[in-house]
Amino acid sequence: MTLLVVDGNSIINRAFYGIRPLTTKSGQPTNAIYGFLTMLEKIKSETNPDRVAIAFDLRTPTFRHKAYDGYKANRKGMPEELAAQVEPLKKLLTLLGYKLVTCEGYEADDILGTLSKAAEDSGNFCYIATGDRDSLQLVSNNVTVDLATNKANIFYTPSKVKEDYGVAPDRLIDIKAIQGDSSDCIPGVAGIGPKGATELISRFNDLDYIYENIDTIDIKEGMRKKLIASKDNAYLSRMLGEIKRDAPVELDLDSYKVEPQDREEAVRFMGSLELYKLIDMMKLREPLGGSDEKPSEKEHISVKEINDYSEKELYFIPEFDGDSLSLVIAGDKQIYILKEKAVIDRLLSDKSVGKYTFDSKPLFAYADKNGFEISSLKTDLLLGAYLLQPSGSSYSLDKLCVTYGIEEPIVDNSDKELYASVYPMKALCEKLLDDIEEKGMTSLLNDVEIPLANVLAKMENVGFSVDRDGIEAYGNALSGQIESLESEIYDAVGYEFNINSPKQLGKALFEDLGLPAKKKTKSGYSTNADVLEELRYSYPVVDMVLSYRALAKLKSTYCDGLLKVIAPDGRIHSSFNQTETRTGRISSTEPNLQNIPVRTELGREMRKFFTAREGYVLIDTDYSQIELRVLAHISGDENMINAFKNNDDIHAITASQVFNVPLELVTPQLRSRAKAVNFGIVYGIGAFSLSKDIKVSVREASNYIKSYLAHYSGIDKYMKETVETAREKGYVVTMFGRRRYLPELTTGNFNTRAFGERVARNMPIQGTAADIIKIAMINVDNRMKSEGLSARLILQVHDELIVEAPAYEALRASMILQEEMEKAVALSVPLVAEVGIGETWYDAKG
DNA sequence: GGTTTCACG
DNA sequence: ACGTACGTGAAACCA
Repeated sequence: MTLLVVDGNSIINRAFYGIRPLTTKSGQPTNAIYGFLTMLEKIKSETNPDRVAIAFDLRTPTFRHKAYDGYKANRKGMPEELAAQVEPLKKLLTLLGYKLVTCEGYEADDILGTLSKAAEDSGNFCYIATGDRDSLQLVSNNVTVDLATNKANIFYTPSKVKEDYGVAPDRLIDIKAIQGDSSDCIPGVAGIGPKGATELISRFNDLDYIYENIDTIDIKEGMRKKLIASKDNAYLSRMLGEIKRDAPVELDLDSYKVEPQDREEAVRFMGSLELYKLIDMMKLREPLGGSDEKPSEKEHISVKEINDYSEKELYFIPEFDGDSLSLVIAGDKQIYILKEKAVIDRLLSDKSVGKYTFDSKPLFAYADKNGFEISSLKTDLLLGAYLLQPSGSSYSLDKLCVTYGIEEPIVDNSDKELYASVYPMKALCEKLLDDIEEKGMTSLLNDVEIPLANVLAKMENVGFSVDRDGIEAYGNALSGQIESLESEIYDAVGYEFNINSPKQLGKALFEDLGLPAKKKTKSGYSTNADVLEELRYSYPVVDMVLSYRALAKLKSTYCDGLLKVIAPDGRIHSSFNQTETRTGRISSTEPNLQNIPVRTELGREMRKFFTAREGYVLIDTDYSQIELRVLAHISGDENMINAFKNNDDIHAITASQVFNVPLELVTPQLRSRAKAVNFGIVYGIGAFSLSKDIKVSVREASNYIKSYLAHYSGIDKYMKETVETAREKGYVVTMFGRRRYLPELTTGNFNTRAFGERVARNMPIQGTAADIIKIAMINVDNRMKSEGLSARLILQVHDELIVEAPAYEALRASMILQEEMEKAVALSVPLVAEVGIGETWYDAKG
């Protein structure tokens, strides 16, 4: 028989500090729970125990409570975020059938000692899972400690202990008696550390022998004096360090059998903690194996292929195999598979058939490629799930079923797990749409996100034409310059190294060349542009490195990167992700076309290779100051509203007000500082960062902010109210009701909370701007179609839209684009869009 | 897989 | 006393 004893307190600590913070949307921290269970699963798979005991200290001190036990008085308590996870974890472990062991007057350590002894005494085998090296003293031929470290788990057997510590396991307490342990308040012998202690014990074996022969043993006089002086402490330390093995806990190992799990309740509870990944990992949703389990009460359904479908409501997901599409349909007591293309196309375009799906964009793309439109798409659960939880990492029907407590059936004749979660789609739609309605996001879903999915699908299909030869030639030119910079840098440093390695570069610059290092990162010197910029004029080599970096970035990310993704049609088809950002923006991947260089002339050249096809032009329209205009509107600040109404230069006006100079005396420098303040305000600003950005003292920056908020008192008021409301409700909203939850605001960590507050100030602004351009995109797309133009939207870059149009449509298309962008919504300030037309992106912009 | 850096709005 | 502006994605290095 094999017993596994888990040191609950130690493992939950490891889990807490080893896993990045996670919380539910309501702010309950869960990282330690998640980490604990994944570690437990791993340990179980490595040790294969048939009895499991999980030991906990009886009390869990937090920072707020006074430490509870004399000799551990200065041991730090648990942070609140961890303490809040202990009870939920215990409950979950109980639901999973584990026996928890605590004992008045004894610590978890002592329970490990006691149970391992019980196993040993009855001739059984015991594993101890802990992160605490103190337990190594318990190791014997029948007791192995599975030590969880930051890297791997180490199994300590007697020979492994000997190898690492040079003594047998039961001698470790004697070493500790001399060495002490400040974190446990064990004094040890003053002046002797780990090295001395280990040497003494490996030579003389134990503390008693040393003190019995203290006058005669062959050691240095200094050491003899120290030992004599601390004799009492040494014995006290041995007593404190020795783990007790006589705690009054249940010693009958049979009582540590793992009980049957209450899976349903465990899944529900884990669902409420939003630990969906764990539910899958622990296979809690799969049918139970073994004959002694009670038969599942889940519904059984089967999968059937059909050739036609006549209902008027279609709950389904699309399955793509290359270009061919089949539908997986939730039917009555059945899952249907429909593969007939003609039938599918007819159903999708039939206005009288209401369609409910999960992830509509590929469906819209399919319809676009096949020359028809999807009609009556009633909902998209993916987009709904995103609106309800924009901070989620991924979305699936499976998770939605857990969220809404919907039972998935057992699917008999299929190997696809997915089908089980398609089956309850109708119930899911009802619950999710109610939820959306209750939260005021129905219009956002139906009138913005779903129609936008169609627009994005078409943009992906059209793609952006590029000049492959141009990119290649540009890349070759860069290569030449990169090579010569490389050798100049090697000459300056004195040897060859990998300039792309921050580690090697840091060593070269700050150690071997002795340049003054400014910042540090976790792993060494920071070599980022901020740091190097300050050194570039004093040290030519730094200037070369900066140039090298700029060129290397252009070559690898943009030249090589883009060449890899040019499709056979000579165009680049980026993917636009609609459920990625926490603010409501869309993102672009494979490749990212939203970060093509523009700020430096060299980088901007890249845009000359983004072209319109033969006979076409590009129309590039971008919103002027959309975020500040949104801020003016939602804050209602009269001063800023008037500035925009007068069509003033907002940064100059701001400069004049903040720096208290007449408008005509605002210098370019003052204007640029005011611009930075305007940006900073939108981001949630801090004096320190502003001062760094515009290179003034922190005091000065702080004065600018004060003056700004005094002149734009409406903004000041709005910012304060937004944070306050966010704290009360737990989320912030955009003008159109899009939400972002902010569990950060309720945490005890200062930095985390400060971050939450900045986000609370920023998200309604960034998010409203995102909503606005989404509306504009839908309207532009509709207008192009209704007016019979061939012009097509091909790209969105947050405040900028790009249309490819036949040259003869250029004027009309650009009018439509500008008009739809400017009138997408009516604010208390005008929205202004600026238009450019050209044959390349470079020419069309500005 | 995490870290660092840097491209964009 | 603390660390320092919001939102993204890709490439390269390194353990």
